[in-house]
Amino acid sequence: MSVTIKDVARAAGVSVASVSRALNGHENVTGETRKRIEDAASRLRYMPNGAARSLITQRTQTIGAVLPDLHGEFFSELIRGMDSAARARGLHLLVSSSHGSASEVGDVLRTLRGRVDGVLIMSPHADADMLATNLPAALPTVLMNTRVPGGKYLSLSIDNYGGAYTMTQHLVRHGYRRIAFIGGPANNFDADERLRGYRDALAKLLPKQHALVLPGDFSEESGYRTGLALRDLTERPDAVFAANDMMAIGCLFALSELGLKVPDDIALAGFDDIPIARFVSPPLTTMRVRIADMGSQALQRLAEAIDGSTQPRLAHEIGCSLVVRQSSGTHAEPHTDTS
Amino acid sequence: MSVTIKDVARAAGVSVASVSRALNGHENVTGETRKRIEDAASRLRYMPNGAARSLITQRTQTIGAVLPDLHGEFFSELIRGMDSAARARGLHLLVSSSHGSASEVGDVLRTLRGRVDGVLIMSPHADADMLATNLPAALPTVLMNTRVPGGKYLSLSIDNYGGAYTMTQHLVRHGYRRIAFIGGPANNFDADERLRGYRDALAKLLPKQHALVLPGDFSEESGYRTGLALRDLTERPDAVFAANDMMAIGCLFALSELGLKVPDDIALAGFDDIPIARFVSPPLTTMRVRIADMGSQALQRLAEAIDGSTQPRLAHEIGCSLVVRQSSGTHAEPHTDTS
DNA sequence: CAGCATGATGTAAACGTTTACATGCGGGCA
DNA sequence: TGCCCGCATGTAAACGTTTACATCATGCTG
Repeated sequence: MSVTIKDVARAAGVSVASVSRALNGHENVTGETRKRIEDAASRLRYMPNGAARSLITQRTQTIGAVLPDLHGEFFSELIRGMDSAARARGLHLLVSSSHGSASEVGDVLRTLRGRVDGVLIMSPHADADMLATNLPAALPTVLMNTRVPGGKYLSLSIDNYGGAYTMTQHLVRHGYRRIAFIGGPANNFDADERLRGYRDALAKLLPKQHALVLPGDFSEESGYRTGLALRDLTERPDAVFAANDMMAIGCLFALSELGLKVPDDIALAGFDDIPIARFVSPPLTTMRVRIADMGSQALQRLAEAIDGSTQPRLAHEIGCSLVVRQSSGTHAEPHTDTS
Repeated sequence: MSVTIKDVARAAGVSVASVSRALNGHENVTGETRKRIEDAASRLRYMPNGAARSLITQRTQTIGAVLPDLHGEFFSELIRGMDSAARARGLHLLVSSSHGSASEVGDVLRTLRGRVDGVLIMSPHADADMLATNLPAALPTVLMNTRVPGGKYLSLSIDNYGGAYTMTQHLVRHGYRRIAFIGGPANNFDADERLRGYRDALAKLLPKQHALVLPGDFSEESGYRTGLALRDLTERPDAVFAANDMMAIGCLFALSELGLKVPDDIALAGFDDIPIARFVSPPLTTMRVRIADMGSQALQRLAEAIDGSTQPRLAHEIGCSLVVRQSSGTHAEPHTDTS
């Protein structure tokens, strides 16, 4: 077994209590003793056992992150944001991803009991019931991009609504009138909010035009199919706003197969600003979402909730910024931040 | 405080020992008692406290993953692979990323003491000294894409050498003769191995040609600069093999600015098969690396080392597959796997 | 019917910390 | 000089488990 606090105490010729006090920076220990203890500790390469400490302090210094089946940049950025905020506070990050159903999330939540001081949850499948039954009563929780009615939990979301509103407004301002929207999967929080932003902007800015919502599921494939289907519409839209970049890119390929020029024949916009967006041709106009910010802010709010230091606002949103590229045919203008 | 084993014992009218035995599936408990205990446990929503259990069993059921500052798909896939393998074995994953120096890695390694049963380390900065001083003596460890001489640690790498060899071979077979290589950052394991593969293949297959290694650091920007610099070469290469896709893409943009057609004037190949690779024009020929595989295999080997079940081979490599697209001007052929 | 083996259950120690409380020492004040 | 106060240090309990060992009942054997 490795070196424990007792070994250090013996080496320094003091009691374990003094070692604990000295190493945790308590005041009531003389400089001389403290030094002897610190010397002994570093000589023996002593590191306190986390489990033992957690057991008595009821703190694990660990945050659990329960995430859905995420890919690419989104996932990376999210973890990067959470990790940097965690490290800044001396917290560890326990990651559990790829959850496809509410019951899987529930399982994980239960196994987290006693291992974490709080959890960050992102899940399209989360619902109030599942959380109530599987979340240890007093465990601080922050929901990310996850809608659970009842206002019981702290939450943090991308400003999907504002972003979609801004994008629609941008297209309207540049003269587009028949703006179609390619939606996301059913019951998806992001997708629903983006659709709502599109609808509201349209209703407000072009009350005469009715919304044109085309089917999609966030996949490139679905964007492609929908793009091809544009051929058969009697009145073709002059702009297409896809609920995410992958669909916009799929749509772009479809349009080029149909011989339609973007943006001359039809403008195109996406949402997310994935790295590929600037590499397609023409480069894609889109909304940039600061995912790492969401991760780090979520962690920060969770940490505050754990400390009980401040009573943070229940819900908060992370702004997006409009990134204008050539696919929308609108001349360059500075990025616009929402929220 | 939440419900403990004592509460369950009281509710079921038995001792804590019986509860522990029943819930851990030991044999010596009658069906009747077991049932009573299980009922009480689920009625009270009892979940054992991980810290307490770890303290006594000396097992945390947790794996630490110490990673460098990673981005995009690579990072996502790696974690995905580790996470799925971990979950399959009932293990948790403690992630700590974005380490920029050996001392940072050392710090993290020390704070992991008593929190994990083993660690997965990927770090360009890792060296034998740092590991020796910061790694608790008997902590099972698997190194990923990290070269530490001495053969003390289990390790797992992408077959960078084989992949680069294969790619070079592919270009040679299709008639290219002056094949330049854009290198990666200094002291980078992946970059060095890829360079070595390129050199060896060239020496073997085209002994008359000498290698032409151009500077790069894995960034798109550096690929772009190097691409522009091709203009000034007296004898222009007929193919460029970049040590990663981002540089290949940067180079592609530079070439198009120079008015050079890919692949007609000059062929281009990359390494990694990042998602963008198929979206640039022309789509990029590259080596696909199965990163998720590396993550899950690393975790699996670590788990075996922890169990002591098998004595796994010290080093192992994950193969790559050649993905031929239009940028190399070579007609389509089936994917070729290395290793 | 007595004694013993077997197997279920209980008791208590142990894991490595932190911390409330006890102890004892030195110095300041009367 | 004697007392008390404050402060450094030590002692031991507590955290929630697992598990070696003790105990006890039961049924079988001789």
